[in-house]
Amino acid sequence: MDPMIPPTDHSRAIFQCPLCSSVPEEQRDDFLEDLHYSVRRYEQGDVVVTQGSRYESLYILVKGEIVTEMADEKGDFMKVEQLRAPNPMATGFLFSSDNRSPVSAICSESCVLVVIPKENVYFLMRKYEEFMMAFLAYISNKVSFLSEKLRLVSLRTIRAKLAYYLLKESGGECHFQLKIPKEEMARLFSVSRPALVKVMMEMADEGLIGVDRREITILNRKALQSMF
Amino acid sequence: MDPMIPPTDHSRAIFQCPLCSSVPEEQRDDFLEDLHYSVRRYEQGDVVVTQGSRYESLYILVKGEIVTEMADEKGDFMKVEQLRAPNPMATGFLFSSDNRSPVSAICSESCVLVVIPKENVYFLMRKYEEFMMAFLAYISNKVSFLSEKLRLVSLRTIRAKLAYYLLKESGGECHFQLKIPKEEMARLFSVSRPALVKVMMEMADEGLIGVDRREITILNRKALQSMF
DNA sequence: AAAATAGTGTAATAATTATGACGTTTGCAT
DNA sequence: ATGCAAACGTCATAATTATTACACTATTTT
Repeated sequence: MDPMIPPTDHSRAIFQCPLCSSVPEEQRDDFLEDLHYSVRRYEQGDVVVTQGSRYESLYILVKGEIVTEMADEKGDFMKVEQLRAPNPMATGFLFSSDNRSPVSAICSESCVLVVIPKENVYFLMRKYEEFMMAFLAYISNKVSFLSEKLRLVSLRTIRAKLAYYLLKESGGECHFQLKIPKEEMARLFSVSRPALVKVMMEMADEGLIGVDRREITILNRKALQSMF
Repeated sequence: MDPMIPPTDHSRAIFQCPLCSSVPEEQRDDFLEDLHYSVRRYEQGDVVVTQGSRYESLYILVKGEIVTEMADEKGDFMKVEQLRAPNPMATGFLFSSDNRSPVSAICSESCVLVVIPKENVYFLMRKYEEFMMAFLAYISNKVSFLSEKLRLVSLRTIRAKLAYYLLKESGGECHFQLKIPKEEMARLFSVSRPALVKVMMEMADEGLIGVDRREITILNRKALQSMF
């Protein structure tokens, strides 16, 4: 449908993604010469990666949006994650020992992906230090993020989760705004919204926090800290 | 106390750790020459890394055992992880944007650590491809592990967690052994042991599974699959 | 201005889970 | 064989949370 797009269009586009944006301007021409890649186009609903298949390449989403879903075998899907261009896909799994994808990736609109073979990624990392460092930082950040979230979800009671979350969101301030609605908070905690609100109001009654919709005031930091 | 230990003793020891074991025999001498490191000894109870401080080096535990703990500010500690030699420490955080340690690391016996500055790690990774690949695999595996665990913990009911876990552990077989005691399973799920056992026995009563201590038989795979 | 909508707080009831205790079995060390 | 410790299965009770409603506000749409 678009037979004559010059390749540079999309190869240049990869420098907008967090992984490659680190490559200095003056090295980018060399980088592109060393880069082995193919460009793939998908339409809405197309499946980019199937659950259980192996990743042998780095996928960089340069245009469009992709959602990753986990199928339970009775035909229902659970949405896992949403990904907008420009961003790399599933970097966490490319290099893991069992590099089968635990999710399916499906385009929610028309997408363009740049696909780079694993071997070429190794090569690029060794030659371009900034690329390697960005890659490491990217994966490491994912580890941090997951660890954080895991700690939150692992806390046993809603009280503990809430105390932990509020202290974290407060950033040391005693007054701040919640960034997400209660509904979403409840999902983040893996609990029901009414239960979450109830606990929140209990804590307000006890004088630990002040609550007015999204406005939160930390009234007793120590007590919150002793809660998890 | 041990003033004359030849340096090779501990630098050689690092090749036992999963990160460095990948370096081929014939490159190890070169590798050691390129390696900049210091050796640190700690006694039981010594704090190797303090919560909140920054990681600027790779720590490889070559002897002893370390536990990582999270302090809540009322003085209680929560054990996060246990680490035995030979193993690298907290590789996930070394390269992350905010590389402050979320935990404290404390020796539970006398320990020896090899400490390698971040810059030197970058250098080694670029020069020794196998080292880089091992490092990437190591972090990636951590991502996989955390993702898995997060999915497990995020399931709302014990039934769902148990169904998910059993199907995963079964590896497709209909008869298998649990690798860990129920106590540990309960901790993994973030639930109490009696509650876990109760649900397990309910599922047995319903004819979904067979349970005899650690011996598990999957009797109705479909029903389990429809549970999460 | 009226109506839809998203976000919020509340309550009663049912279901799930934690707690703390108890007796039993198993494997291991003596 | 004996004793011990770990792991197991069970139970009653208390606490926590889910579910399913309903009412209220602010914002946006019509």
